[in-house]
Amino acid sequence: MSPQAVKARKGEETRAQILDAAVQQASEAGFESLTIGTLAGRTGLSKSGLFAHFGSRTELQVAALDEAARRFTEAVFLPAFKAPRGVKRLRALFGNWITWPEHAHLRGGCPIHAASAEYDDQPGPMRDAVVERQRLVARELGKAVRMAMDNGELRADADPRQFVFEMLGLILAFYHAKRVLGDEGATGLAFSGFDRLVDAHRAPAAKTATRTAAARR
Amino acid sequence: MSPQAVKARKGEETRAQILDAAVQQASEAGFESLTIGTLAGRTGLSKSGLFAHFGSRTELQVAALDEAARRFTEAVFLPAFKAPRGVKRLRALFGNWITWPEHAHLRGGCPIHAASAEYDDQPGPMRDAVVERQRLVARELGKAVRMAMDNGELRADADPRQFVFEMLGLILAFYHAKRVLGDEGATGLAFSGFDRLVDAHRAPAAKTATRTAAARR
DNA sequence: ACAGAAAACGAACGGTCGTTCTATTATTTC
DNA sequence: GAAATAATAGAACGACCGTTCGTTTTCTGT
Repeated sequence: MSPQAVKARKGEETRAQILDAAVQQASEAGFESLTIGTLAGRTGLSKSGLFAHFGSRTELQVAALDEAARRFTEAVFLPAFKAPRGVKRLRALFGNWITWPEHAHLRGGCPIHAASAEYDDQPGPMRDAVVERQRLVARELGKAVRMAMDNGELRADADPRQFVFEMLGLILAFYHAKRVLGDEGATGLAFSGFDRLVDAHRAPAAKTATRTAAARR
Repeated sequence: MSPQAVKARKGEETRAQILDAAVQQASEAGFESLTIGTLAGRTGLSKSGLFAHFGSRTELQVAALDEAARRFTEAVFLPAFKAPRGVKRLRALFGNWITWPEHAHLRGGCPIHAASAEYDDQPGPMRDAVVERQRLVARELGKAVRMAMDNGELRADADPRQFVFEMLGLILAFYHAKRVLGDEGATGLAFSGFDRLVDAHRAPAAKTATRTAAARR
């Protein structure tokens, strides 16, 4: 019937709908707020009908986190790989990162950030999944920084971990300023910080080639 | 009887004990984990006995947040006021800030940080209390930055909001690196970032009058 | 079209939740 | 030390929690 013939079984389709609602909910109120009952009501399923898709509530939470991480990669990292290696790509990552929640229509902010705060001290499958994801992200970000060093755009003796640390700090500060303090100027503050961060790690370069610095807007 | 004669009524004493347990618990598992039952068990009280100290669960949560904020001020800001105005005081604030949870024996990390993530998108008394607190802290931090500018230690044309934004970012990055990634070098990374932040905003000592930026390093 | 499989439902379970009420202790006040 | 008051306990409530189980509906492959 359908042209592509790749017809997902019905179950997978509703499972996707459930996870969509779950990610939305987790974004707004955290992964601990994911209960079988409310999620069933939100998707129009019965409690037991929804439950059957996941063996337990915890598995549902982990599945929702996986789905959120998948979307994060799709919205932040994949598009950035189209930018050329180096500072350009780092800037693309930074920009995508601070805008992806609204781009993904997640009113409640970055769900991965929420999960980090929720499970940073509670052992279990959720914490394990969160830590693994964050480690992976930090590693990938480190690679992108190293590329900029190999490029010659950043100093060869720079510390990638320091760069990653501060870049993540700017992102966290952005979320905080925007969502908690309601600061509308957060985007500008974030990019100013990023520019200064790049500048501090930039290779001397004899001020010729790429000398963009603060002039951006 | 007692020399000071300031004898607290019994109720206030147990109320303090309850809040102590509550702050501890909130540090480990968030303010949403504060339930009447578990907290009653933890303090050896009956559910109704504990409940009587607060009119509702929400009031208990708010009281716990207030207590956490009180301890934060006591551990971070008050000691820093003993340092001389300027960069020294800013550094004291920074150092106190990243160590206060363990100094206050809060294994689960900064409870205010936890509350920010929990309620950043959930309207209600808790969110209001969190936002008010964070605004206050940002304002106080801004004052400390301005003092360093008046001092001449930081450039007169520096943007205090930018400094505060990035300093908070470093603190958030520290918590994240330490608690989520388990990075033992987080303290060093944090202080390196702070040094660079101060450096970027430092007044050009002697040298020429006012050099705008970039060429340092 | 029909059989077999997959998906969803509905009712029920034991627990815990916040909250209310009444009764019983402890503590303060005179 | 007695009277007044504050502090705590105990039992019960309705609501929701995650989960199980048997049934019924819907889909899928032939």
